[in-house]
Order: sequence, then C-alpha cells, then structure tokens
Amino acid sequence: MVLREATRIVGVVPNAAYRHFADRDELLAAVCTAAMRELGDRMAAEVAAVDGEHGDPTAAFLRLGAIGATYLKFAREEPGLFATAFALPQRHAYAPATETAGPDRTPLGQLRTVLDELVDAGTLTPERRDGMEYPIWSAVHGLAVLAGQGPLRNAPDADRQRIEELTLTFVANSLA
Amino acid sequence: MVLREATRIVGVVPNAAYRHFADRDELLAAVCTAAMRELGDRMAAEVAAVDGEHGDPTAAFLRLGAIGATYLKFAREEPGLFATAFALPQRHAYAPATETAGPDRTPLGQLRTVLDELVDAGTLTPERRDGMEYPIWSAVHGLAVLAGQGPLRNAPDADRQRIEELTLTFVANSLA
DNA sequence: CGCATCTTGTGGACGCTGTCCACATTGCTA
DNA sequence: TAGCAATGTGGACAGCGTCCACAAGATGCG
Repeated sequence: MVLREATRIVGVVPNAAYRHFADRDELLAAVCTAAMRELGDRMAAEVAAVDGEHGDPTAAFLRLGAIGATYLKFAREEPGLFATAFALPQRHAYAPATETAGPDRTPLGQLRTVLDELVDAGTLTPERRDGMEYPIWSAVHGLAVLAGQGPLRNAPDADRQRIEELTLTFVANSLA
Repeated sequence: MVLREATRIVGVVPNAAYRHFADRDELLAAVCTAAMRELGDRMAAEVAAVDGEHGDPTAAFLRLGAIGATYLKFAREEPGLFATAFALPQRHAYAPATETAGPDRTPLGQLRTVLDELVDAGTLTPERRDGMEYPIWSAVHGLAVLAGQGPLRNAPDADRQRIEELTLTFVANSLA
C-alpha cells in the first residue's frame, strides 16, 4: 500500500526501491524521520517568530501556544505526513535529551525548551514542570489524532477550531 | 490483513465472511462497535464502583479518575481492540448527545456525565465546563496512542505508569 | 410430507501488494 | 581501458481483499 505506490509516483519499477531501502518499513522509517524533521522545522520557525526575551512569561506562553498550534496545523494540513511521522515508534524514541550538538529541534525537544523557559521565568516551579511535557504532548497529540483520523474527523470545521482553541487554553491554564 | 486472518481463526474459507459483512471495512466496523461498547462497559463498571453521592465533589473526581484510568488500561491491555475501536471514524461519531433511551454508556457520554456532576457539585462553572470534554478526551487519548503505538511505546513500564499518573492529575488539576 | 427459498459455506479466479531472484545498464575510478 | 559499485528491469511467488458460480443444509409454506 506504500512501496509500489511510491515507486509508481517516482516512475520506476517497484523493485528499484530495494536499491535504497531494505524493505517497506525502512522506506516508511525514512519518510517518518523526514516528516518529524519537517514538523520540527515548522515549529522552530513559528517559535522564532514570537518576539520577547528569554525569561518573559508572556513570550514563553506565546511560544508554547505556537508549538501547540503548529502541531495541530501540521496534522491538519499534512495528514499523511503526520500519520507516517508516528507510524514507526522505534525512530526518534522519547530520548530524555541528547546533549550532543546544538539545540534540540525535535518537537518534543522544543516543548521541553519552552517549559524550561517557563521555569526560568518563575511561572512554573521545577517540581510541577517535571514530566509536564508528556501530559501536554498527550493533549495536543490526542486532539490531532481524534480530529485527523478519529471520531472528530467529521466534525464541522468551526467545531474543530473551537476545540483546538479550547485544548490550547486548557494546556496553558494548567501551567498558570 | 484482517479478513482472511479472521476467517482462518474461525476455521472457515475467506469468502464465507462475505455472507455476514459486505466487505473488510464492515467487518472492521463491527469489531469497532463491539470494542467501543466493551470500553464503555468497563468504564461504567469502574465508575459504579466509586462510592459517593451525586453532588459530592470528591466522588466526582474519583469517577473522573476512574474513567481516565479505565481508558488507559483498556488501551494498554487490549491494544488491538483499542486501535480498532478508533479505526472507523464514521461509527459512533461525536454525537453531542442522544436523548433517546437510558443513560449514555459510551465513553464520551460517561465523561460528559461526570463533568456535569462536577458542575452540579459546584466545582466547575457551566462556562468552564462547556466543551471541556474534548481537551480531557484528547489528553487521555493522546497518551493512550503515544504509549500504545507511538514514540512512548518502548518506554519502561515505570516511566509509562508515572506519565499516566501525571496526565490524570494534570486533567484533574485543570478542573480544580 | 414435499418442495421452494433463504442462509451459509466452498472452489476458483482476478488484480493488487510486498518481496526475492537473476540480469542489464550506467558511470566512476584505478 | 577494465573493473566495479550503483541503479534499474523483468519475471516470479505468496498473501491479501474481492467477485462469481455452485453446493448443501435449514426453514417455512402448501
């Protein structure tokens, strides 16, 4: 349902794919990684577009909102990429933090960054911040799934938009 | 990936399935409906096991917790049923409420019931309660998906359990 | 009771998929 | 220029969902 379709789009015989990917899953994994990076890049762009110094609580909340909104927008506008991004769990596992090179541009890494910023801004105590990325991630991801492939798929756009806002303020309120 | 497998388990030739279901999707829809009812039944049982009168805020919160915990437990223990339950979005759409017969035993209906109870108990204002089922549903569903088929799939059990608790208190706190 | 009809299951076939094999073609490099 | 790695091709296989024609048992009606 994927491999032959991809090779058809590229205009090549199905077996040609096996010169580049071991099997269907490895192809999917490549798309998965690319999709995740794309989401991370869009997020970083939206976050960077928010003015305000590090340590400014208002700006930090705006950045948090930008992260959530970008996540939901990506799921809405690129449903295929979004679904594929989470289709292969072995990739981009929930590594607690790679202290390697440069800032973490993964979606989860950027969420962690803004949560740390909220701690620096004094909005969040370190105790409450601890592990907070998972409930937040769950809330936004859950809505993306429910609205994209789940029971909310056929909800009118207005309803869905309202639910999106409700969820983002739900998350923001829980941090205030 | 489903139809022939099912007929094989039943010990019958694949085409026999077409005497009972129009096609693969209709078979899936039947499982989907059954899975959803099963989840609703387990939820109702756990909710009923919570002592406390209607109007008691503490009991209402316990019931809310039972709903969330049952949801997560179901997703953990019956990953196939859980995935199938949400595979066919046209079924059990997010009908805002069917005023037909008896109490709503769907998962969403039970969540709505307990939220209404929190309003009756004075814990939640009607304004804040409005639409609140969706962020809550999203948070719990999102965690179920992330931990069941998503990036959190390979997380150690202890971590996952902690994240579950974190998410449920996250939800409860947002209503206090 | 006898027969027709409905229900359920069977066998064979089709096109689709992912996958493997052996073989051709290209282009870089020593 | 000869050799080799990379890439693509053609053919084949089993598995999938699906359709068709046919068989056998249950059911209901005269």
